[in-house]
Amino acid sequence: MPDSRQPRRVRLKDVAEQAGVSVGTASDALSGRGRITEETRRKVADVASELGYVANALASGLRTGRTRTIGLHRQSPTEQLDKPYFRQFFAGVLEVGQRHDYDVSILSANTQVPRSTAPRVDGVIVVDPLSDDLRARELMLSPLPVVAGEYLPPGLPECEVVAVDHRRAVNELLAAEEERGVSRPLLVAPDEHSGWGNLLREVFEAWAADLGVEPAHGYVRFGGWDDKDGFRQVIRQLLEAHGDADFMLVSSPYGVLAGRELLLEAMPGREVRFASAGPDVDGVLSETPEVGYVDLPARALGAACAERLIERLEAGPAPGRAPGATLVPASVRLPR
Amino acid sequence: MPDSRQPRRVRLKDVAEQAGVSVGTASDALSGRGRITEETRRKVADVASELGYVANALASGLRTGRTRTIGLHRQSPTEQLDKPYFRQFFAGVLEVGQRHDYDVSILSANTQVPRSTAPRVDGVIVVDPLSDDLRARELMLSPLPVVAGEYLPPGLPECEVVAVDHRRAVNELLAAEEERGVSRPLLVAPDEHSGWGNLLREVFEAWAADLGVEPAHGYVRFGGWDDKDGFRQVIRQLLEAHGDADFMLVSSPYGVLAGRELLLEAMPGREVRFASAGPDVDGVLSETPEVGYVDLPARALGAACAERLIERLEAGPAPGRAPGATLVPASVRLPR
DNA sequence: GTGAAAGCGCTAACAG
DNA sequence: CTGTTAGCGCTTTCAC
Repeated sequence: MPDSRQPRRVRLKDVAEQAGVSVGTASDALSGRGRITEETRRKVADVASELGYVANALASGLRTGRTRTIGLHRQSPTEQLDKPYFRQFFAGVLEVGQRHDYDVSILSANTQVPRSTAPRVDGVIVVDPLSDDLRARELMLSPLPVVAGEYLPPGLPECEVVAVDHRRAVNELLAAEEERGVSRPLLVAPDEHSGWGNLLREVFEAWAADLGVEPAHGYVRFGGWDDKDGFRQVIRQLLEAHGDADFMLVSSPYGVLAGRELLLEAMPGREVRFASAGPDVDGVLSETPEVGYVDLPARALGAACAERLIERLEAGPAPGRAPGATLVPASVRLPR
Repeated sequence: MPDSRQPRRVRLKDVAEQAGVSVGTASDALSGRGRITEETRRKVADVASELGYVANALASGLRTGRTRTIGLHRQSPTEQLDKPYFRQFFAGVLEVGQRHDYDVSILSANTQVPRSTAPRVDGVIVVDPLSDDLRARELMLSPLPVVAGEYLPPGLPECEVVAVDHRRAVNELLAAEEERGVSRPLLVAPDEHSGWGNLLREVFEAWAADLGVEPAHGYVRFGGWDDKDGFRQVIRQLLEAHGDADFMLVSSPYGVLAGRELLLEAMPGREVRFASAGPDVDGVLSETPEVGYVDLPARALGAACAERLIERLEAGPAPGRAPGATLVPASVRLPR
């Protein structure tokens, strides 16, 4: 039963017959491939548009192995849709996808059950790869081309990486703090499952070493972006352990908020400057211009990932560009 | 060239050989179809999971005409991702899709160029169908099953409809206003391109007729949800034309905001009650408990659309449920 | 109950 | 330059 819900579509064969050529020729003519007279090409094209022919993507995909769809993977995508960062990243992917005529498919991220069917995509973008995300790992081990949107944490298979230039941005922020004088800097960042967290630590420590001061740090769970209570707990410990702390870099504006509240409520009299390595998407720092932050370009990052993936897909079986992350610049709001 | 980027996947043939059966039998065994010994079924299933077999969706899709992907259409989806309503709707679709093992594909909504290839989806959800959306019309005329997420405006082809029960919700809101006394009610709602706008007018007028009062209304562009200036202009005209107005129902909280500001700034002394037929997603009415509004269940609506579409898809070529919209209840915040 | 074979619509070889 | 042919991996008759 040929499925009556999908009534007869115009097939390439129909176009070919109508145009008086063979299917092979018609195929070549429409795809601009091969060695075809301008005249026959025109003829075929005319008939095709007249009949309203659109290629059956399944059939051509079966033959070529391409689907013109890219997949997007993120843990719990449904909830992530509420987060501005993911949403903007997604918008960037969508925009580029549309420009290149690719559909974008949110991959089913069910970690329990294996997919009943392989994803019908040509390649995948993994947003914020975490080393304990099993489905991300699975995708990266699969034969599909994968582009990671953010630095890879250790333990995950290699793949192409497109990331924000955190190094430059954070250093700019730190330089501004340095001018104000820092003698005991603290860092609160995502733990080792996150490539971003690792990078922040590296940059922070290099800067501290340069400055000749002794840093200390605390960990938060990646994705606990707006988990003020979580931040508060970690920050309290850190501040109590280091009574001489005078500056703290935190991975989220909500961390800054938590820290400042803590100081006000529980440690009156102590003076600590704060800065955020993450963007102030919700505007919670809009009234504290003395706090600097990095403005992560989520949309540009998503767009860059998509560009990179599509470029790679269209490049054919070639090995692709040399490894090493593609960097997307971030802007910084300097502290007043 | 069989595309070296997609190295050899395990094929059904491999499973069949390994299990010592034919491909046909293996296919039946895995799909739970046909007349197969429990023993062979087990055998095949074991081999399949051992080899890590996942069906090639393209191939099976080519044969069956199904892809286990549903499409989502909305004008300018990229910008819509920033709107809580669309986002929540999307989340609902995604959630149900995942539960039924369907991927969700955002359809390329480029209105200029026709798709180079037919969408690889089994069916489509059209969010907020508008009569002047050409791609929506195209989809609804295509052989694909379509579910509309909200009432259809006149002029669009028929299709299944899943909508919020605005009638009940708005009546509840109006009843509450009625108790406070209304003698001259005004309505500001989307124009005739929107099925929702049409319904609002119908309900509003029926209520006014019942009450024995004379209503009046103004139009806004659908989608101008947070366009305060647009609202302000329309509301000003309406209020100036109807000096005796004492109540106004507006389609968005931002409209309420605009109206109240206008009153305060330009028409001091006039007393008009406001209510919103749309949800207060951004919380702009949180400090005016005297303003009631309808709380549209975007996520539930998205989920219901997906359920309905998938149900229809799995039901086979049958005509499906009788026409008439499926309704999703909305809750109401009554005015204080 | 199971195997063999046809064919979904298309592209890519290979002839001519 | 263009027609013919052979599959891509799967499901689905139809024999046995």
